[in-house]
Amino acid sequence: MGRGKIVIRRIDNSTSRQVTFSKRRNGLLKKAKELSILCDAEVGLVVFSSTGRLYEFSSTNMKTVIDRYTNAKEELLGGNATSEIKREAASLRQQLHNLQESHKQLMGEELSGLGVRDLQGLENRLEISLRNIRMRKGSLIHQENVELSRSLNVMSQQKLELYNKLQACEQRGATDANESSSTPYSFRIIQNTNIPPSLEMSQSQQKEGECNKTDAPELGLSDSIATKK
Amino acid sequence: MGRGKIVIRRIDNSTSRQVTFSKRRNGLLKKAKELSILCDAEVGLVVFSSTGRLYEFSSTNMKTVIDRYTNAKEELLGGNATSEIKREAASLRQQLHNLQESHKQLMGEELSGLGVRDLQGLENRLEISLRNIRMRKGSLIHQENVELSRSLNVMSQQKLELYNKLQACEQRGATDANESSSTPYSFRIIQNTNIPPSLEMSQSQQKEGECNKTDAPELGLSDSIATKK
DNA sequence: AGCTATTTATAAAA
DNA sequence: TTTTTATAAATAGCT
Repeated sequence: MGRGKIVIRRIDNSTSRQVTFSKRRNGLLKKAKELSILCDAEVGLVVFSSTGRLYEFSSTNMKTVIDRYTNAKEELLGGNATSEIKREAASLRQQLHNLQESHKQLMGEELSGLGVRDLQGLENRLEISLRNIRMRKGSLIHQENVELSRSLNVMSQQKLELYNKLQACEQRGATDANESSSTPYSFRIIQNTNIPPSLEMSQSQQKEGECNKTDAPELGLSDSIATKK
Repeated sequence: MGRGKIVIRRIDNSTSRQVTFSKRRNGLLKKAKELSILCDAEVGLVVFSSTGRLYEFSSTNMKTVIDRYTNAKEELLGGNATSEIKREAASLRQQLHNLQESHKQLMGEELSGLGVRDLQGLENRLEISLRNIRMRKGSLIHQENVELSRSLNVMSQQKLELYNKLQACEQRGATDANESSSTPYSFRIIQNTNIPPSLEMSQSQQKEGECNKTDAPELGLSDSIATKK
């Protein structure tokens, strides 16, 4: 229907393809609309141009049309993407439910419905679990103790050095200073602490400081003792 | 394009509406196809007749077209039914994952990453759980014992009656029967069984039978002893 | 379903 | 793009 007859094949000339697309697209949309009105039909039309632009017509609502289409189809073709994910969701719900049930039993709730054998099994599993947890806790606490002991050890060293320097300092300026030597701090506490023998003394190399220049020990827990200075 | 001009409104005459639908539907499908070929466009067309019949054309694959359409749309319109259920699935997956983690911890696995306090909490919860389970198990076992004792008690009564009847029977027909009285069955066993004092003796009323008519006791466990008769 | 007079759609050109 | 215009296609009203 034009100045000349054409064959239906891809139009090579990009410009005339574009023009034809514009004209025929409008025609198609118009005819889709006319069909839906004249014949009381539900029509959905989607067109993507070669450049990716979207044009659409739907007599009612595109979502409605698509839903009706997929419903009509999945009776014939079975699962599409939506029903696939619905199945997955159902499966997940089921798994979650089962796990929740099991979880409640492990927590000692909802025990009705279990026989003596089930309960015994549950008890055994919990006992094993408790053993593991206590073992883990024990090793954690031990490790913590090791760290603490190490810290104390380092501190003890630092204090000893400070004490020695202080004495040296006092002897040098002999006459005026004679009160600070009277308090040996909490030196005894550190001596009494039982330090595990397996400690490697990874001592941070400490630079020699002057007697009046006192670096704060860099360990976190040392605050409560060190800041008394 | 016909013998006369028409206005675009629903055709009242059902027959001509049907005819027009048939003609225009074919025209629309043809034009959709032509557009897709001529202009290298992706086209999806869905038509439901007023009677519910489905006609469709898609240049590639309807699912592809619909997916492309929904993708292009959900950037503008946000959630549709599919993305809704996808969100739900994601949430379910998350819940399931969390519960699995918690479950593993309750089972005493995967304890790394937990501090001493966490472990202590876990231990406490498991101890409570174990207490509940043991309580439940204990009451179940006790209940079972009560049932068993009751059964034994009933049986003991039945045997006593049978024994008495047997003796009466033997005394009546005194001369010829003198062997069956020599074996008092396992009477002693029942006498030794310690029966809980809290038992209500809900005795099933037993009709008097003849000495040669021996009803099988109706309790399940009595088979092994009673059938020895 | 066909037929065909007419209306529409649109190819080519501007 | 849109308009123009000649012409191909589609189709309304009949059979």
